[in-house]
Amino acid sequence: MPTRNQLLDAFREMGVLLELDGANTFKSGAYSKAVRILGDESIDIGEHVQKHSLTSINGIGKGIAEKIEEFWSKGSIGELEELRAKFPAGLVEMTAIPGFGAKKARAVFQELGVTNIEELQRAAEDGRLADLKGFGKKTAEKILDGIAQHRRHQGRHRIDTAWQAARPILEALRGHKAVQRAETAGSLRRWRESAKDIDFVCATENPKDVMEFFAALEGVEAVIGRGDTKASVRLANGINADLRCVAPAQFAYALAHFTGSKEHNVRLRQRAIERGLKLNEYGLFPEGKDVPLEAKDEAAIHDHLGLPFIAPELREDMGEIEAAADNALPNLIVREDIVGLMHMHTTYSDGQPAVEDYAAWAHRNGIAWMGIADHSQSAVYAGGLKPEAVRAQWREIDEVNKRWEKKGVRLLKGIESDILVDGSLDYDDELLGGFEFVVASVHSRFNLSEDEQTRRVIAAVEHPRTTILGHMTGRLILRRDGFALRQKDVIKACAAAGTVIEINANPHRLDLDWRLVHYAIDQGCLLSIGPDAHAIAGLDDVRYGLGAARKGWATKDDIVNCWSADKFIAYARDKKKR
DNA sequence: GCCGTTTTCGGCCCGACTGTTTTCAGTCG
Repeated sequence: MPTRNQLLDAFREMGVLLELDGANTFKSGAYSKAVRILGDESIDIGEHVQKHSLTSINGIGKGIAEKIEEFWSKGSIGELEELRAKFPAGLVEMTAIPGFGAKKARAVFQELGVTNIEELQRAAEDGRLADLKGFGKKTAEKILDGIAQHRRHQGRHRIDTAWQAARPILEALRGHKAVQRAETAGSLRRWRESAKDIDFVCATENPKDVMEFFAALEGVEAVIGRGDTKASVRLANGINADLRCVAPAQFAYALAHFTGSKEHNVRLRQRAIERGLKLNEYGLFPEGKDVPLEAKDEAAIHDHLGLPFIAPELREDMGEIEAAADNALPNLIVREDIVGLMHMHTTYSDGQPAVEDYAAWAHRNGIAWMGIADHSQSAVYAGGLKPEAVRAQWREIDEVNKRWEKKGVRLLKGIESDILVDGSLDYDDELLGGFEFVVASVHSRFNLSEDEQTRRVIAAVEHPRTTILGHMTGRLILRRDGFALRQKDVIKACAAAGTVIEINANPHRLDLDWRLVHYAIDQGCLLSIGPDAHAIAGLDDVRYGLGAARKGWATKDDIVNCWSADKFIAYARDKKKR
């Protein structure tokens, strides 16, 4: 049985190959669109195939439905095979080079016989490329640069990497005297798990000065392009950053435009058209007029379109516009709703902080309770706790609590128990019963079959002592895919057992994926935002987990971090009795 | 390829920038 990801890969390739083939852009675009639609894990492709109901999905028509069914039954697509025969595989990869699209790939293939990135590099170096019609010396240089960058980073950056690069630049821009307002936009502002580049939007009457200032900032390695209102630079850490300057009156429009997503913007523009308006990054224009409607902020733009404010995290065209139109947007969780954190490691296993360090941090940051969760005994590589170490840590937590309870801070006795290969937990029930909560996580045997892994994880979440399922898939962003697992089955099992699902806030993980957060909530699951901290600095990762929760439409009612310690402990305790 | 209470054909969001041209194609977001 083919997997969703295999189908999406095939469709991605179809989209590029159709472009190479010179097909109607709307045809190739239809495949890219299908990739996005079918990436939604709440769509059960197998079931739709069985019921021949794929065309009931908006955006999937007869043609693509047939391709899906073909792929599902045969594991391949005839038209894809034909296209592959026409164009070497290396051409598809080439289109991932920045500034190098399908048209150029087709040209170098047909005119120079170039079939992969290595040959492209040689052609650019020895001058053949620059002699090609429509190409030139600068194009060749840009392509070489693009190839190097593609190799270095494969084009994407984790959100934390991007944020760390963005923050000082944003502060510098805000400090410039000609800048009235400055914000980050793009996938960073939408709190995606990774970003292709960093987008900034500035309100200024003097774009020229700001552009020059931006291009000369510390950390800028090269200026890729600079016009009157837009500049692109490459930062020293290999991330590209774009700055767009607009007049103050246009700022909200520009911010909304560059925040995206592209798909969300398309939908908003369509909505504008339906209302006799034209929407672009400069404004919302009544038909035939060139003076835009006034909008001091994004909420005003949405209001002009008959919608309540749609938070940036939601702007993925995943139902937010429909919900907004029905006045049914969720009241998203905010940082201030969070009163407790759980899943952090201490010196007892592989963490750097001492137990008490967490109490002190909580006090400084207005957090009422912190759930310690070190590794369990099977995690030998991480210094997992033997039963006697567990009891020693309990005694220490009791002592620390005596010192801090008057200051309104409480530490909870928890554990991150390995899920063993048969789905059991890592201590006997008696010891497990002494914890105030248990996070159960897979740390080994990633290569089980999907069936075995799913059975294993479901057995763990059904264990009466399991409070939280930790980092569900074991994925590492931009580095390692999650292990094979039927996540929706696991989510349903969690809902049935009352097991909380962690949104692991570590930016390397962000697991549960935000795309499934919404699904889990619909299934009736509770969620936790777990920093999985191994150092005090790791507690700041909560911001990324919060972003994922908000992207998944979570409210404070869905997230146990918003509960009091007593409520959380009672929930974990009562679950044991079920 | 998708879609449809004006439509089963003919649209499909819109603009900036670059490099190559000398009016535009390609790429990107």
